[in-house]
Amino acid sequence: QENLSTEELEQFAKELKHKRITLGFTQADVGLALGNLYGKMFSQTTICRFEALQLSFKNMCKLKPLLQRWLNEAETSDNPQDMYKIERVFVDTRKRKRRTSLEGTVRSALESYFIKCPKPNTIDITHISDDLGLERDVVRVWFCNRRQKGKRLALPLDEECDGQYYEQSPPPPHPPAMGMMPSSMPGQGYPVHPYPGGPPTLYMPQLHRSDAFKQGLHPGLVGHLTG
DNA sequence: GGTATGCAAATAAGG
DNA sequence: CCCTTATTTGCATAC
Repeated sequence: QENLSTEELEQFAKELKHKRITLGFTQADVGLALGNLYGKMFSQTTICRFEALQLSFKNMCKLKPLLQRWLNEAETSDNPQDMYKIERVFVDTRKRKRRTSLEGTVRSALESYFIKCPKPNTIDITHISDDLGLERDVVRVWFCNRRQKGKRLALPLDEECDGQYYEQSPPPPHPPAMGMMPSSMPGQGYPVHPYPGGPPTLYMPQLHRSDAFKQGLHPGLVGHLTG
């Protein structure tokens, strides 16, 4: 549900964490439980971020119903402890593909291929995946993400010189630099809090821009090294 | 041993 | 099916 207020989310996250701990569950337990209960498993990381309100507003709204349901289940169950923990051993419902961890050597190999050809066609990809012993799709996606990263690195040429946070940069060239903290951004980010002097306890950057800054600036340094 | 986090896979949605 | 752009997740590993 999109129509949830930030306050509601804040409160629910807090409630979830409290009850979760009271009931003796870890963040990982909750993630697994969601899996063998509703078919969609989540990692400890995601649960952690949900509790800390570090997901996008939209994402929070999407996940809340699931967690809400889990919470109800857990609260009404007689002895949730054993039940859920046993269940998770047998069932591994995961909707999302397991995240692949590429070895440093494989990464540099891919990097080499990328330099030679940033946009390999189907045939090339098959060859590459075959050569590196990776799934075709893993290679294809790697190139997609690599290209995406390349673009992020190419933009930040101005700004950020004055140290301070980006004020409101009038998108110069082409890139879509959206407003930062301004009023409501019908899309992502939290609908700016109306709180008078409330606790900015929660947050949620979600800005490709700043994200690119933090993540994209370094890769070049390790570029061709073994990684 | 749980819980945060950095970097970046995997996905969603429009072509 | 594949690409792109925007986002959602999660390995790994530092607290």
